[in-house]
Amino acid sequence: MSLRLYDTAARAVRDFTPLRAGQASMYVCGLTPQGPPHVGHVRSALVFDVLRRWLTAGGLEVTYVRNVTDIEDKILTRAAEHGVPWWAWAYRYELAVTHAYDALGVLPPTYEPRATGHIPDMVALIERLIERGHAYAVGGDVYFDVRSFPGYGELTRQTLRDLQPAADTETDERKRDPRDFALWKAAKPGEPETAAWPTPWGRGRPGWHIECSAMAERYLGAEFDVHGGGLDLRFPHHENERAQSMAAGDDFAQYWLHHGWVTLGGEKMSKSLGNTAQVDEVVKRVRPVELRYYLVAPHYRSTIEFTDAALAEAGAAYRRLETFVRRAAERVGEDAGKPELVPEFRAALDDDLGTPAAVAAVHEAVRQGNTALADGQDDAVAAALGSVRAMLAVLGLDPLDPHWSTGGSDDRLTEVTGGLVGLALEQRQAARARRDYAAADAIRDQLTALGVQVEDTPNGPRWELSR
RNA sequence: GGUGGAGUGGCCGAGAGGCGAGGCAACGGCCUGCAAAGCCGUCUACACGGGUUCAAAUCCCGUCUCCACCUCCA
Repeated sequence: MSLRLYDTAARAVRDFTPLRAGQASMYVCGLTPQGPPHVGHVRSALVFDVLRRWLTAGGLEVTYVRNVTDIEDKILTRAAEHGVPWWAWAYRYELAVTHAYDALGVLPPTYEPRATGHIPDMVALIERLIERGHAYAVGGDVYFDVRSFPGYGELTRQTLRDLQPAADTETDERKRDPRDFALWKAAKPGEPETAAWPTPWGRGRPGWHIECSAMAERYLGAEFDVHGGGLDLRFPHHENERAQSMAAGDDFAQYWLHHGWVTLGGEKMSKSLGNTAQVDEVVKRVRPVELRYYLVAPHYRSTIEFTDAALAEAGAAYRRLETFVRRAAERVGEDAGKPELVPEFRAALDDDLGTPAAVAAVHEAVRQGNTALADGQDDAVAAALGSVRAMLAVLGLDPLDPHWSTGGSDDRLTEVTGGLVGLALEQRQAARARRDYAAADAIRDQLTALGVQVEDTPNGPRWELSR
């Protein structure tokens, strides 16, 4: 496989060569669960889900770690506002996020560690940084000394001189340099007892970036292949993570991947702007698989403007693929054909995960399949079906994947319904046979009104529930 | 102030010196009793002004507009 990925640190597309042959390791910054997830949040998970699937399809054994930062200022603030324990607040939304991911077919990572479960790892890492002269404790806080690490700013091409000072604490006068950031924050009066842990510097809680450095090292080691997240995480989060880990002696990430925004009204979707589209709301209007297509089809580094029209178009485009798969499967069987990825599809994904061209390749295969279907060439239908399903599976969009089945329906009820529709269609065929088209159309109209879509194919009528 | 990204046909959305991505919509045709689905075709675009080149959406210079990060952020 000749995968190439755009590396933020190099500002260029680079050949992807894993550190360990046959394996790949990924660390992705997951969410800080402080509210219900919106469409932008799930794009992140989706982007890396596709990368993970593609690495796996390429024969690599992927270890994929995506964290949950379940202790953080905003969680404490919002939980307090609502009179709920912070840990209950974080967990509530962690569950909501997991539910949203699952609805969109995001495969679970290899492991999903929580920050609160890794306090000793963070403390150990901070001690290492102090020993090496890259961090200092002041009155219960511990800061990273940015001037002690020459590589600071390399990831995002920032020069210390031009940076505005970090404002992660109000105690700037304690810092050696205003750009120094907190590794550990001393417990303050009024903060919940449950939000503080004992350390050599006193009770307190972690700064924002240390958890990722600690958890990445614990599960992936001192060096790993890919580190991913949203564009906004480049600075300060990833810059700081990198500084901490490298100053502590780790090689850390080999490739830094950052994905673009979902915008609404031209601006980044965000809670503070109030321009969010919550996943649970959107999924009431379109099927989750259609939302997935919408988010996966554009290139991961592009901005996507979220509009109802664009979402509807994505749904229509997906239904074209889906219709072929269903019709072909009815004709030649679900598992007919070989799961072959067409070369254009491979080349597209190898080129920095070029899903747009990959999706175009799927559409082309569907076009050929539809022609075969119309011509009654079952071998060609089977070949197209196998290929299309395999490609869609890489994108997590195979319509026949059990994940997307509506579920919860009564099998017996389904059976009876199928029989009844079949009965109606027999009546219609009989009417058509005697050229009584008024009667035939009346039956079709009644079925349509009930939500049953009827279409005549060279192999007789077929039906499905309208969407 | 520093750093980075974007402006593409009716719409979404790729591409990044020369062979018209793909989809949606519309229109025409084929198929159909009529539809539906499908197939074929039509609609030749790259913010603006200069420049380089045989050739520029793609490279260079300038201008405008928008977005993002430097504060929590996917």
